[in-house]
Amino acid sequence: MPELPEVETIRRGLEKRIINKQIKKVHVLCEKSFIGNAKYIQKQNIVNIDRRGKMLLIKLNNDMYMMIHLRMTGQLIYEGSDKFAAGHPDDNFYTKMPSRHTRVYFEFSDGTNLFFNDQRKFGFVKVVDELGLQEDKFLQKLAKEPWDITAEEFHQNLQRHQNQCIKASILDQSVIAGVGNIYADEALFMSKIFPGTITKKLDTVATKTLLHNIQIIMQRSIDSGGSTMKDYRKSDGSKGNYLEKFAQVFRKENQPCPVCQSLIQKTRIAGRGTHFCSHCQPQDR
DNA sequence: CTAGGATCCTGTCAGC
DNA sequence: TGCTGACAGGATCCTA
Repeated sequence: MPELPEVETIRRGLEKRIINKQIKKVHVLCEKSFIGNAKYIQKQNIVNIDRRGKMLLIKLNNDMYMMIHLRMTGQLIYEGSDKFAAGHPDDNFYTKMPSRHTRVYFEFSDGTNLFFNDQRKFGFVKVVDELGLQEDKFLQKLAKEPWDITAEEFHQNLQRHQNQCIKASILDQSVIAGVGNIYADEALFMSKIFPGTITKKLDTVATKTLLHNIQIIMQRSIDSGGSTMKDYRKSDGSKGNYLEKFAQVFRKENQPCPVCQSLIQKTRIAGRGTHFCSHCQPQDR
């Protein structure tokens, strides 16, 4: 999915466009994608939009909340006076809404619409009250944001998984919030740590560097609008994936490492496709 | 308790 | 062309 920077990009984009708008009607096209009762949010106004890790939290004026998680292929597209699309990048960014991947959409009283699309149906929109939000299992386990956690806390959290490889550990949302497959590979590359390194082998200096690089990479991505900007075009004008430009190693297998020119390798670690430079991120540490 | 693998679901792509 | 298996920017459940 969309990782923390993409969800933050969505949060900022929606904050500018749908605050104070009234939800006239909720259209549920796929039951699995909508949890809770739509009647609690219909006729309500959007008060604010928050984010915890990769979870979007939309508050309504009756103190109900919509929790939105995009998982692997979720995206949100707003069509109003302009079009704002972010999340999983695919042709939906350019096609007519609702599309075959639209699972839920919100019709606002001013005639504009917000579409929740999700090819694989892993994501969801969930309606909860204050208590439901407090008791949510995911949010309860979720660690602090990359900018709020201290190097000591991060190192301590990592020690709960000392025999697991470091890549699996930083993907664990109870260790640090918001890291996903792209930023895990990118941060480990930047930190010169082999993704398969057993977590307990990393000393406090190494984990401090890793945290610092996670912060840098995510901030850089947020500053440029997430890695999934709708309007990104290559210099020749063709549709381009921002990721191609942003990433140093992610999906760059068999291309030269930007630091040492060795070819980037792709393998499978922690059940996920993993990209690294065998020269810059040596296995034996 | 942890670690690793299967699983949810749809679509695309490489290789026969 | 048609089939098959692998894989995908995530998280949970199950097993040992």
